[in-house]
Amino acid sequence: MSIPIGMELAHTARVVGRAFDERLAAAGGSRPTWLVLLALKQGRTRNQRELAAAIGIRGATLTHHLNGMEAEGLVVRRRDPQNRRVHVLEMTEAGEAMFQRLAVAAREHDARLRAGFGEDELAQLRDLLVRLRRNVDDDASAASVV
Amino acid sequence: MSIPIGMELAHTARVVGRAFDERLAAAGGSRPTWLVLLALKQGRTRNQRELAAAIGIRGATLTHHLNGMEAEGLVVRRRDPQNRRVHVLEMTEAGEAMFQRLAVAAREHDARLRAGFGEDELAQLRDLLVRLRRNVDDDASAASVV
DNA sequence: TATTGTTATACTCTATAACTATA
DNA sequence: TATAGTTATAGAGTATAACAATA
Repeated sequence: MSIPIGMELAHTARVVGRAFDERLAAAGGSRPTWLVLLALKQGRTRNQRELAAAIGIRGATLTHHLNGMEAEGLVVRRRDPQNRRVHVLEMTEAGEAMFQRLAVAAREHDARLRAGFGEDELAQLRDLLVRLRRNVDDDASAASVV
Repeated sequence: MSIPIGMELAHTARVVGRAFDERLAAAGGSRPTWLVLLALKQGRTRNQRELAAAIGIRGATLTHHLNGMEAEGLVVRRRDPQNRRVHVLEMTEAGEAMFQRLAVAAREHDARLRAGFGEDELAQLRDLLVRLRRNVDDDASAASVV
């Protein structure tokens, strides 16, 4: 019997994810920082609740990360005058700069990852991964930055 | 531009990994516990240093997990009379029972994951994952339980 | 001196529960 | 009452550095 596909997947994601984390760290960031900035840049979420869902974490966890990011000067939180319960998130100039650095790191990481892969193989890999996801999560179609 | 393959991989591994963790937790275990028991069962590592490397964690991290597993009565540590620096790990009966429960959970998880996949597709997926790994880690051929 | 493993400590990510403020 | 977000707290997994025991 060969290694279960779940272990193969987990092992690959671990190795690849660590390499990515190292790149992000070298650029001064981290995975959560990158995901938050990317989601903000895409502008498809209108409050923290939606943002947390897009990243796949809880609201309180997002608050935790935003505290750090605000302390670093990457984002600012303002109250929405229309609904003062809502925090409108804005990227600062430093946040923009960080986003650009992390985007470079992400592109380089992905280029390294794709080495030797044809477009057809990438498309097939994507398809297989989506199907794995659907097999364990019927809500896999939910909005997500990833 | 489509979603980077690295993010696609990370997202899939996260969703699939959480589903697996839930199964292991329902069976009374966890990912580290499962990986340690599996590695012991395979018997391809002869000391903790090799065991930690096979699982992909540091020695001190393994010690941390073994402390918990020994407290749970799943394993015992004995000194090797041949080389008293080495701890020989043995699975207890409770450890064997836990291994069997987790193995069932792992098999069920994998069956769910493979639904709708042909053998050819699984083989191709494995091949693509191995290639991704090799692209970021030239030492990917190192001994590993995963 | 080198190796095996442990201890002490801390960091990151995540979570739940209780809370504040707004609606 | 319901919603948006925060605070307080905790737990899991991981790591590094310093250490003890042994070779």
